[in-house]
Amino acid sequence: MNELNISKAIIRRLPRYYRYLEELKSEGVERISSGELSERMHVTASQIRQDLNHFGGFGQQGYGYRVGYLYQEIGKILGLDRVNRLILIGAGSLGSAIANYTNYRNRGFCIEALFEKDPEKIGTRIHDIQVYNIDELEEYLSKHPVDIAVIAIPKQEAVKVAKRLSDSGIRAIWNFAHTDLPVPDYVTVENVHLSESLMSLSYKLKSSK
Amino acid sequence: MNELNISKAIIRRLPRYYRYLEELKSEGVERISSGELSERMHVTASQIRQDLNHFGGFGQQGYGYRVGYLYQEIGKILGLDRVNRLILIGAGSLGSAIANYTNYRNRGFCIEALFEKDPEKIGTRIHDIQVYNIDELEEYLSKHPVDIAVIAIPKQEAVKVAKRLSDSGIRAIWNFAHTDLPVPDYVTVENVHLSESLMSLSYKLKSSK
DNA sequence: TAGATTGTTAATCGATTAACAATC
DNA sequence: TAGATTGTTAATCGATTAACAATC
Repeated sequence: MNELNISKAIIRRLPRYYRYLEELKSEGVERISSGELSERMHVTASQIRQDLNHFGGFGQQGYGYRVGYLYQEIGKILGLDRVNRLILIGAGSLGSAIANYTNYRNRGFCIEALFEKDPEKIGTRIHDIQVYNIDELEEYLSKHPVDIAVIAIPKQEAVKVAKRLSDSGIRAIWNFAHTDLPVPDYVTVENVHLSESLMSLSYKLKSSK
Repeated sequence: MNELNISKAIIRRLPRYYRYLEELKSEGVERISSGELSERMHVTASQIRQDLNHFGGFGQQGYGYRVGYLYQEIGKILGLDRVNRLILIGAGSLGSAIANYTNYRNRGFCIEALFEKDPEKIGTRIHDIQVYNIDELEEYLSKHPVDIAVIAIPKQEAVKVAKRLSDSGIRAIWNFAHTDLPVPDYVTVENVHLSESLMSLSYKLKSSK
Protein backbone atom coordinates (compact mmCIF):
# COMPACT_ATOMS: atom_id res chain seq x y z
CA MET A 1 0.00 0.00 0.00
CA ASN A 2 2.98 2.27 -0.39
CA GLU A 3 1.58 5.15 -2.40
CA LEU A 4 4.70 7.24 -2.07
CA ASN A 5 6.53 6.68 -5.32
CA ILE A 6 3.78 6.11 -7.84
CA SER A 7 4.79 7.33 -11.28
CA LYS A 8 2.86 10.00 -13.12
CA ALA A 9 2.10 7.54 -15.89
CA ILE A 10 0.23 5.27 -13.50
CA ILE A 11 -1.74 8.13 -11.96
CA ARG A 12 -2.87 9.15 -15.45
CA ARG A 13 -4.15 5.64 -16.07
CA LEU A 14 -6.02 5.18 -12.80
CA PRO A 15 -9.06 7.28 -13.78
CA ARG A 16 -9.30 5.31 -17.01
CA TYR A 17 -9.40 2.02 -15.11
CA TYR A 18 -12.04 3.59 -12.92
CA ARG A 19 -14.14 4.52 -15.94
CA TYR A 20 -13.97 1.03 -17.43
CA LEU A 21 -14.80 -0.58 -14.10
CA GLU A 22 -17.82 1.68 -13.71
CA GLU A 23 -18.96 0.58 -17.14
CA LEU A 24 -18.46 -3.10 -16.29
CA LYS A 25 -20.33 -2.63 -13.06
CA SER A 26 -23.26 -1.05 -14.86
CA GLU A 27 -23.26 -3.98 -17.26
CA GLY A 28 -23.59 -6.30 -14.29
CA VAL A 29 -20.15 -7.92 -14.75
CA GLU A 30 -18.92 -9.22 -11.40
CA ARG A 31 -15.46 -10.50 -12.12
CA ILE A 32 -12.86 -9.73 -14.75
CA SER A 33 -9.36 -11.00 -15.48
CA SER A 34 -6.49 -8.75 -16.47
CA GLY A 35 -6.63 -10.50 -19.87
CA GLU A 36 -10.25 -9.58 -20.51
CA LEU A 37 -9.81 -6.03 -19.26
CA SER A 38 -6.72 -5.78 -21.43
CA GLU A 39 -8.77 -6.55 -24.55
CA ARG A 40 -11.39 -3.95 -23.68
CA MET A 41 -8.98 -1.18 -22.80
CA HIS A 42 -6.35 -1.89 -25.43
CA VAL A 43 -3.50 -2.03 -22.95
CA THR A 44 -1.43 -5.06 -21.99
CA ALA A 45 -2.61 -7.39 -19.24
CA SER A 46 0.85 -7.13 -17.80
CA GLN A 47 0.52 -3.39 -17.40
CA ILE A 48 -2.83 -3.72 -15.67
CA ARG A 49 -1.48 -6.21 -13.13
CA GLN A 50 1.68 -4.18 -12.64
CA ASP A 51 -0.28 -0.94 -12.14
CA LEU A 52 -2.80 -2.36 -9.70
CA ASN A 53 -0.13 -4.08 -7.68
CA HIS A 54 1.44 -0.78 -6.77
CA PHE A 55 -1.54 -0.24 -4.51
CA GLY A 56 -2.03 -3.73 -3.14
CA GLY A 57 -3.15 -7.20 -4.14
CA PHE A 58 -6.67 -6.54 -5.33
CA GLY A 59 -6.96 -9.73 -7.36
CA GLN A 60 -7.10 -13.41 -6.66
CA GLN A 61 -5.01 -16.04 -8.45
CA GLY A 62 -7.03 -18.27 -10.73
CA TYR A 63 -10.06 -15.98 -10.44
CA GLY A 64 -9.26 -12.42 -11.46
CA TYR A 65 -10.57 -9.20 -9.96
CA ARG A 66 -13.94 -8.51 -8.42
CA VAL A 67 -15.29 -5.55 -10.37
CA GLY A 68 -17.23 -3.87 -7.57
CA TYR A 69 -14.42 -4.18 -5.06
CA LEU A 70 -11.75 -2.95 -7.47
CA TYR A 71 -13.93 -0.02 -8.53
CA GLN A 72 -14.39 0.98 -4.92
CA GLU A 73 -10.72 0.65 -4.07
CA ILE A 74 -9.56 2.72 -7.05
CA GLY A 75 -12.15 5.29 -6.06
CA LYS A 76 -10.56 5.45 -2.61
CA ILE A 77 -7.08 5.76 -4.08
CA LEU A 78 -8.26 8.67 -6.23
CA GLY A 79 -9.84 10.32 -3.22
CA LEU A 80 -13.39 10.03 -4.53
CA ASP A 81 -14.73 8.50 -1.35
CA ARG A 82 -15.07 11.94 0.18
CA VAL A 83 -16.43 15.24 -1.09
CA ASN A 84 -13.92 17.57 -2.72
CA ARG A 85 -15.09 21.15 -2.28
CA LEU A 86 -14.36 23.31 -5.29
CA ILE A 87 -14.52 26.99 -6.04
CA LEU A 88 -14.46 28.32 -9.56
CA ILE A 89 -12.73 31.53 -10.62
CA GLY A 90 -14.32 32.96 -13.75
CA ALA A 91 -17.97 32.83 -14.78
CA GLY A 92 -17.44 33.22 -18.51
CA SER A 93 -18.63 30.61 -20.95
CA LEU A 94 -15.88 28.18 -20.02
CA GLY A 95 -16.33 28.67 -16.28
CA SER A 96 -20.03 28.24 -16.66
CA ALA A 97 -19.58 25.06 -18.70
CA ILE A 98 -17.26 23.63 -16.06
CA ALA A 99 -19.74 24.49 -13.34
CA ASN A 100 -22.48 22.70 -15.20
CA TYR A 101 -20.37 19.73 -16.11
CA THR A 102 -18.51 19.07 -12.89
CA ASN A 103 -21.62 19.23 -10.75
CA TYR A 104 -23.59 16.84 -12.87
CA ARG A 105 -21.02 14.29 -13.78
CA ASN A 106 -18.76 13.83 -10.88
CA ARG A 107 -19.93 12.64 -7.56
CA GLY A 108 -17.19 13.39 -5.10
CA PHE A 109 -16.82 16.93 -6.41
CA CYS A 110 -19.00 19.84 -5.42
CA ILE A 111 -18.68 23.41 -6.65
CA GLU A 112 -19.52 25.68 -3.77
CA ALA A 113 -18.89 29.16 -5.12
CA LEU A 114 -18.11 31.11 -8.27
CA PHE A 115 -15.95 34.25 -8.36
CA GLU A 116 -16.20 36.96 -11.00
CA LYS A 117 -15.20 40.54 -11.59
CA ASP A 118 -18.07 41.38 -13.95
CA PRO A 119 -20.61 43.39 -11.85
CA GLU A 120 -23.44 42.10 -14.04
CA LYS A 121 -22.85 38.57 -12.83
CA ILE A 122 -21.94 39.18 -9.20
CA GLY A 123 -24.83 38.32 -6.90
CA THR A 124 -26.57 36.08 -9.43
CA ARG A 125 -26.59 32.28 -9.47
CA ILE A 126 -25.17 30.22 -12.34
CA HIS A 127 -26.24 26.59 -12.50
CA ASP A 128 -27.45 27.18 -8.98
CA ILE A 129 -24.04 28.33 -7.73
CA GLN A 130 -23.70 31.68 -6.03
CA VAL A 131 -21.50 34.22 -7.87
CA TYR A 132 -19.27 36.29 -5.58
CA ASN A 133 -17.16 39.35 -6.23
CA ILE A 134 -13.58 38.27 -6.89
CA ASP A 135 -12.52 40.90 -4.34
CA GLU A 136 -14.12 38.78 -1.65
CA LEU A 137 -11.98 35.75 -2.45
CA GLU A 138 -9.72 35.95 0.60
CA GLU A 139 -12.61 36.64 2.92
CA TYR A 140 -14.53 33.66 1.58
CA LEU A 141 -11.52 31.38 1.89
CA SER A 142 -10.92 32.42 5.47
CA LYS A 143 -14.44 31.28 6.34
CA HIS A 144 -15.01 28.22 4.14
CA PRO A 145 -12.87 25.12 3.70
CA VAL A 146 -11.99 24.62 0.03
CA ASP A 147 -10.04 21.71 -1.46
CA ILE A 148 -9.63 22.69 -5.09
CA ALA A 149 -9.75 26.00 -6.95
CA VAL A 150 -10.58 26.02 -10.64
CA ILE A 151 -9.11 28.82 -12.74
CA ALA A 152 -11.05 29.75 -15.87
CA ILE A 153 -9.92 33.32 -16.58
CA PRO A 154 -7.38 34.84 -19.00
CA LYS A 155 -3.73 34.17 -18.30
CA GLN A 156 -2.66 37.57 -16.98
CA GLU A 157 -5.28 37.51 -14.25
CA ALA A 158 -4.79 33.78 -13.74
CA VAL A 159 -1.21 34.24 -12.52
CA LYS A 160 -2.31 36.87 -9.99
CA VAL A 161 -5.25 34.86 -8.76
CA ALA A 162 -3.07 31.76 -8.41
CA LYS A 163 -0.82 33.74 -6.08
CA ARG A 164 -3.80 34.91 -4.03
CA LEU A 165 -5.08 31.35 -3.84
CA SER A 166 -1.79 29.88 -2.66
CA ASP A 167 -1.36 32.71 -0.17
CA SER A 168 -4.76 31.79 1.22
CA GLY A 169 -3.72 28.17 1.69
CA ILE A 170 -5.24 26.50 -1.38
CA ARG A 171 -3.36 23.26 -2.12
CA ALA A 172 -4.76 22.25 -5.50
CA ILE A 173 -5.50 24.21 -8.66
CA TRP A 174 -7.26 22.98 -11.78
CA ASN A 175 -5.94 25.42 -14.37
CA PHE A 176 -7.68 26.20 -17.66
CA ALA A 177 -5.67 29.37 -18.40
CA HIS A 178 -3.14 29.29 -21.25
CA THR A 179 -0.12 29.61 -19.04
CA ASP A 180 1.95 27.79 -16.47
CA LEU A 181 1.18 29.03 -13.00
CA PRO A 182 4.15 29.81 -10.75
CA VAL A 183 3.06 28.41 -7.40
CA PRO A 184 4.87 27.26 -4.25
CA ASP A 185 5.87 23.62 -3.84
CA TYR A 186 2.96 22.72 -1.64
CA VAL A 187 0.44 23.60 -4.35
CA THR A 188 -0.45 21.00 -6.98
CA VAL A 189 -1.53 22.27 -10.38
CA GLU A 190 -3.36 20.19 -12.96
CA ASN A 191 -3.38 21.95 -16.32
CA VAL A 192 -6.02 21.66 -19.01
CA HIS A 193 -4.38 23.45 -21.91
CA LEU A 194 -7.08 23.16 -24.54
CA SER A 195 -5.24 24.98 -27.27
CA GLU A 196 -2.23 22.71 -26.82
CA SER A 197 -4.47 19.70 -27.10
CA LEU A 198 -5.94 21.08 -30.33
CA MET A 199 -2.48 21.81 -31.72
CA SER A 200 -1.39 18.22 -31.03
CA LEU A 201 -4.41 17.05 -32.96
CA SER A 202 -3.55 19.37 -35.81
CA TYR A 203 -0.04 17.89 -35.87
CA LYS A 204 -1.31 14.32 -35.83
CA LEU A 205 -3.79 15.04 -38.61
CA LYS A 206 -1.14 16.70 -40.73
CA SER A 207 1.41 13.93 -40.24
CA SER A 208 -1.09 11.14 -40.93
CA LYS A 209 -1.85 12.41 -44.41
CA MET B 1 13.16 16.87 -41.55
CA ASN B 2 12.04 13.27 -41.12
CA GLU B 3 8.78 13.65 -39.24
CA LEU B 4 7.86 10.00 -39.50
CA ASN B 5 8.86 8.58 -36.15
CA ILE B 6 8.35 11.42 -33.73
CA SER B 7 7.40 10.17 -30.28
CA LYS B 8 4.16 11.15 -28.60
CA ALA B 9 6.11 12.78 -25.81
CA ILE B 10 7.72 15.23 -28.21
CA ILE B 11 4.43 16.08 -29.91
CA ARG B 12 2.96 16.90 -26.50
CA ARG B 13 5.81 19.31 -25.84
CA LEU B 14 5.77 21.13 -29.17
CA PRO B 15 2.73 23.31 -28.38
CA ARG B 16 4.36 24.28 -25.12
CA TYR B 17 7.51 25.43 -26.91
CA TYR B 18 5.23 27.31 -29.26
CA ARG B 19 3.53 29.07 -26.37
CA TYR B 20 6.81 30.14 -24.76
CA LEU B 21 8.19 31.35 -28.07
CA GLU B 22 5.06 33.42 -28.65
CA GLU B 23 5.58 34.97 -25.24
CA LEU B 24 9.25 35.71 -25.96
CA LYS B 25 8.31 37.22 -29.29
CA SER B 26 5.76 39.49 -27.66
CA GLU B 27 8.43 40.56 -25.17
CA GLY B 28 10.62 41.56 -28.09
CA VAL B 29 13.27 38.90 -27.43
CA GLU B 30 15.05 38.08 -30.68
CA ARG B 31 17.39 35.27 -29.78
CA ILE B 32 17.43 32.63 -27.07
CA SER B 33 19.75 29.78 -26.17
CA SER B 34 18.56 26.35 -25.12
CA GLY B 35 20.00 27.17 -21.68
CA GLU B 36 17.90 30.29 -21.21
CA LEU B 37 14.76 28.64 -22.55
CA SER B 38 15.47 25.72 -20.25
CA GLU B 39 15.36 28.00 -17.22
CA ARG B 40 12.08 29.57 -18.27
CA MET B 41 10.32 26.36 -19.11
CA HIS B 42 11.76 24.20 -16.36
CA VAL B 43 12.96 21.49 -18.71
CA THR B 44 16.56 20.52 -19.47
CA ALA B 45 18.46 22.33 -22.21
CA SER B 46 19.44 18.95 -23.53
CA GLN B 47 15.83 17.98 -24.04
CA ILE B 48 15.08 21.20 -25.90
CA ARG B 49 17.98 20.69 -28.31
CA GLN B 50 17.14 17.02 -28.72
CA ASP B 51 13.47 17.76 -29.39
CA LEU B 52 14.07 20.54 -31.89
CA ASN B 53 16.66 18.52 -33.74
CA HIS B 54 14.11 15.91 -34.68
CA PHE B 55 12.70 18.47 -37.08
CA GLY B 56 15.89 20.06 -38.36
CA GLY B 57 18.73 22.32 -37.32
CA PHE B 58 16.88 25.43 -36.29
CA GLY B 59 19.71 26.82 -34.19
CA GLN B 60 23.15 28.19 -34.78
CA GLN B 61 26.25 27.16 -32.83
CA GLY B 62 27.58 29.90 -30.59
CA TYR B 63 24.42 31.95 -31.06
CA GLY B 64 21.30 30.03 -30.12
CA TYR B 65 17.89 30.14 -31.76
CA ARG B 66 16.19 33.04 -33.48
CA VAL B 67 12.86 33.37 -31.67
CA GLY B 68 10.76 34.55 -34.60
CA TYR B 69 12.10 31.94 -36.96
CA LEU B 70 11.73 29.08 -34.49
CA TYR B 71 8.20 30.18 -33.62
CA GLN B 72 7.27 30.17 -37.26
CA GLU B 73 8.84 26.80 -37.95
CA ILE B 74 7.16 25.10 -34.99
CA GLY B 75 3.90 26.65 -36.17
CA LYS B 76 4.42 25.00 -39.53
CA ILE B 77 5.24 21.65 -37.93
CA LEU B 78 2.02 21.87 -35.94
CA GLY B 79 0.07 22.70 -39.05
CA LEU B 80 -0.91 26.19 -37.89
CA ASP B 81 0.24 27.85 -41.10
CA ARG B 82 -3.04 26.97 -42.75
CA VAL B 83 -6.66 27.20 -41.63
CA ASN B 84 -8.10 24.11 -39.97
CA ARG B 85 -11.83 23.99 -40.57
CA LEU B 86 -13.76 22.68 -37.58
CA ILE B 87 -17.31 21.62 -36.97
CA LEU B 88 -18.70 21.22 -33.50
CA ILE B 89 -21.18 18.56 -32.46
CA GLY B 90 -23.21 19.67 -29.46
CA ALA B 91 -24.34 23.18 -28.58
CA GLY B 92 -24.68 22.64 -24.85
CA SER B 93 -22.74 24.73 -22.37
CA LEU B 94 -19.48 22.92 -23.11
CA GLY B 95 -19.93 23.08 -26.88
CA SER B 96 -20.79 26.72 -26.65
CA ALA B 97 -17.72 27.42 -24.49
CA ILE B 98 -15.48 25.63 -26.98
CA ALA B 99 -17.02 27.60 -29.84
CA ASN B 100 -16.32 30.82 -28.04
CA TYR B 101 -12.87 29.85 -26.93
CA THR B 102 -11.47 28.23 -30.04
CA ASN B 103 -12.57 31.01 -32.34
CA TYR B 104 -11.08 33.75 -30.25
CA ARG B 105 -7.86 32.23 -29.12
CA ASN B 106 -6.53 30.14 -31.89
CA ARG B 107 -5.66 31.54 -35.21
CA GLY B 108 -5.35 28.65 -37.60
CA PHE B 109 -8.62 27.16 -36.38
CA CYS B 110 -12.03 28.21 -37.56
CA ILE B 111 -15.34 26.77 -36.43
CA GLU B 112 -17.65 26.71 -39.42
CA ALA B 113 -20.76 24.99 -38.15
CA LEU B 114 -22.48 23.69 -35.03
CA PHE B 115 -24.73 20.62 -34.95
CA GLU B 116 -27.47 20.01 -32.39
CA LYS B 117 -30.55 17.90 -31.88
CA ASP B 118 -32.40 20.40 -29.68
CA PRO B 119 -35.03 22.05 -31.94
CA GLU B 120 -34.86 25.22 -29.84
CA LYS B 121 -31.28 25.80 -30.91
CA ILE B 122 -31.40 24.63 -34.53
CA GLY B 123 -31.44 27.57 -36.90
CA THR B 124 -30.03 30.04 -34.39
CA ARG B 125 -26.47 31.33 -34.22
CA ILE B 126 -24.19 30.76 -31.23
CA HIS B 127 -21.10 32.98 -31.00
CA ASP B 128 -21.91 33.83 -34.57
CA ILE B 129 -21.80 30.19 -35.73
CA GLN B 130 -24.80 28.71 -37.52
CA VAL B 131 -26.52 25.84 -35.69
CA TYR B 132 -27.63 22.99 -37.94
CA ASN B 133 -29.84 19.99 -37.29
CA ILE B 134 -27.65 16.99 -36.44
CA ASP B 135 -29.68 15.03 -39.02
CA GLU B 136 -28.09 17.19 -41.71
CA LEU B 137 -24.57 16.19 -40.72
CA GLU B 138 -23.86 13.89 -43.68
CA GLU B 139 -25.38 16.32 -46.14
CA TYR B 140 -23.26 19.17 -44.78
CA LEU B 141 -20.10 17.09 -44.90
CA SER B 142 -20.72 16.07 -48.49
CA LYS B 143 -20.79 19.75 -49.47
CA HIS B 144 -18.19 21.37 -47.20
CA PRO B 145 -14.58 20.40 -46.56
CA VAL B 146 -13.97 19.86 -42.85
CA ASP B 147 -10.64 19.04 -41.19
CA ILE B 148 -11.58 18.43 -37.57
CA ALA B 149 -14.82 17.49 -35.83
CA VAL B 150 -15.28 18.37 -32.17
CA ILE B 151 -17.52 16.12 -30.09
CA ALA B 152 -19.18 17.72 -27.08
CA ILE B 153 -22.20 15.49 -26.44
CA PRO B 154 -22.90 12.67 -23.96
CA LYS B 155 -21.01 9.43 -24.47
CA GLN B 156 -23.79 7.24 -25.85
CA GLU B 157 -24.49 9.64 -28.69
CA ALA B 158 -20.80 10.41 -29.07
CA VAL B 159 -19.99 6.86 -30.14
CA LYS B 160 -22.72 6.93 -32.79
CA VAL B 161 -21.75 10.34 -34.10
CA ALA B 162 -18.08 9.32 -34.25
CA LYS B 163 -19.11 6.47 -36.53
CA ARG B 164 -21.10 8.81 -38.75
CA LEU B 165 -18.17 11.21 -38.89
CA SER B 166 -15.63 8.56 -39.88
CA ASP B 167 -18.07 7.13 -42.43
CA SER B 168 -18.27 10.59 -43.94
CA GLY B 169 -14.50 10.82 -44.25
CA ILE B 170 -13.56 12.91 -41.22
CA ARG B 171 -9.93 12.24 -40.29
CA ALA B 172 -9.56 14.01 -36.95
CA ILE B 173 -11.80 14.14 -33.88
CA TRP B 174 -11.36 16.30 -30.79
CA ASN B 175 -13.33 14.33 -28.24
CA PHE B 176 -14.78 15.79 -25.04
CA ALA B 177 -17.13 12.87 -24.31
CA HIS B 178 -16.32 10.57 -21.35
CA THR B 179 -15.54 7.59 -23.45
CA ASP B 180 -13.02 6.15 -25.86
CA LEU B 181 -14.31 6.36 -29.40
CA PRO B 182 -13.94 3.24 -31.52
CA VAL B 183 -12.84 4.63 -34.88
CA PRO B 184 -11.02 3.22 -37.90
CA ASP B 185 -7.24 3.48 -38.18
CA TYR B 186 -7.26 6.45 -40.48
CA VAL B 187 -9.05 8.62 -37.90
CA THR B 188 -7.01 10.41 -35.23
CA VAL B 189 -8.71 11.10 -31.92
CA GLU B 190 -7.48 13.59 -29.35
CA ASN B 191 -9.28 13.13 -26.06
CA VAL B 192 -10.01 15.79 -23.46
CA HIS B 193 -11.28 13.74 -20.57
CA LEU B 194 -12.02 16.46 -18.05
CA SER B 195 -13.25 14.20 -15.29
CA GLU B 196 -10.09 12.12 -15.54
CA SER B 197 -8.00 15.24 -15.27
CA LEU B 198 -9.94 16.26 -12.16
CA MET B 199 -9.53 12.80 -10.64
CA SER B 200 -5.76 12.95 -11.16
CA LEU B 201 -5.74 16.25 -9.34
CA SER B 202 -7.76 14.74 -6.51
CA TYR B 203 -5.20 11.94 -6.27
CA LYS B 204 -2.26 14.32 -6.25
CA LEU B 205 -3.90 16.50 -3.60
CA LYS B 206 -4.66 13.51 -1.42
CA SER B 207 -1.18 12.03 -1.73
CA SER B 208 0.58 15.34 -1.06
CA LYS B 209 -1.02 15.71 2.36
C1' DT C 1 40.94 33.60 -32.90
C1' DA C 2 38.38 32.56 -28.54
C1' DG C 3 33.98 31.88 -26.57
C1' DA C 4 29.60 30.24 -26.85
C1' DT C 5 26.28 27.15 -28.01
C1' DT C 6 24.40 23.86 -31.04
C1' DG C 7 23.94 19.10 -32.98
C1' DT C 8 24.61 14.50 -31.90
C1' DT C 9 26.34 10.38 -29.75
C1' DA C 10 26.72 7.72 -25.57
C1' DA C 11 25.12 6.77 -20.79
C1' DT C 12 21.47 6.64 -17.67
C1' DC C 13 17.15 6.28 -16.15
C1' DG C 14 12.38 4.88 -16.07
C1' DA C 15 8.52 2.61 -17.94
C1' DT C 16 6.59 -1.29 -20.40
C1' DT C 17 6.38 -6.01 -21.57
C1' DA C 18 7.46 -10.87 -21.05
C1' DA C 19 7.91 -14.79 -18.31
C1' DC C 20 6.93 -17.74 -14.74
C1' DA C 21 6.54 -19.25 -9.98
C1' DA C 22 3.04 -18.75 -6.44
C1' DT C 23 -1.53 -19.77 -5.27
C1' DC C 24 -6.46 -19.63 -5.41
C1' DT D 1 -6.11 -32.13 -8.11
C1' DA D 2 -5.82 -29.40 -12.55
C1' DG D 3 -6.61 -25.06 -14.61
C1' DA D 4 -6.54 -20.36 -14.41
C1' DT D 5 -4.79 -16.19 -13.32
C1' DT D 6 -2.44 -13.21 -10.24
C1' DG D 7 1.81 -11.12 -8.18
C1' DT D 8 6.40 -10.26 -9.10
C1' DT D 9 10.95 -10.58 -11.07
C1' DA D 10 13.75 -10.14 -15.13
C1' DA D 11 14.32 -8.45 -19.96
C1' DT D 12 13.34 -5.08 -23.22
C1' DC D 13 12.31 -0.94 -24.89
C1' DG D 14 12.04 4.02 -25.14
C1' DA D 15 12.82 8.48 -23.36
C1' DT D 16 15.77 11.65 -20.87
C1' DT D 17 20.10 13.47 -19.58
C1' DA D 18 25.04 14.07 -19.91
C1' DA D 19 28.99 14.87 -22.51
C1' DC D 20 31.60 16.68 -26.04
C1' DA D 21 33.09 17.39 -30.76
C1' DA D 22 31.59 20.44 -34.48
C1' DT D 23 31.06 25.01 -35.81
C1' DC D 24 29.28 29.62 -35.88
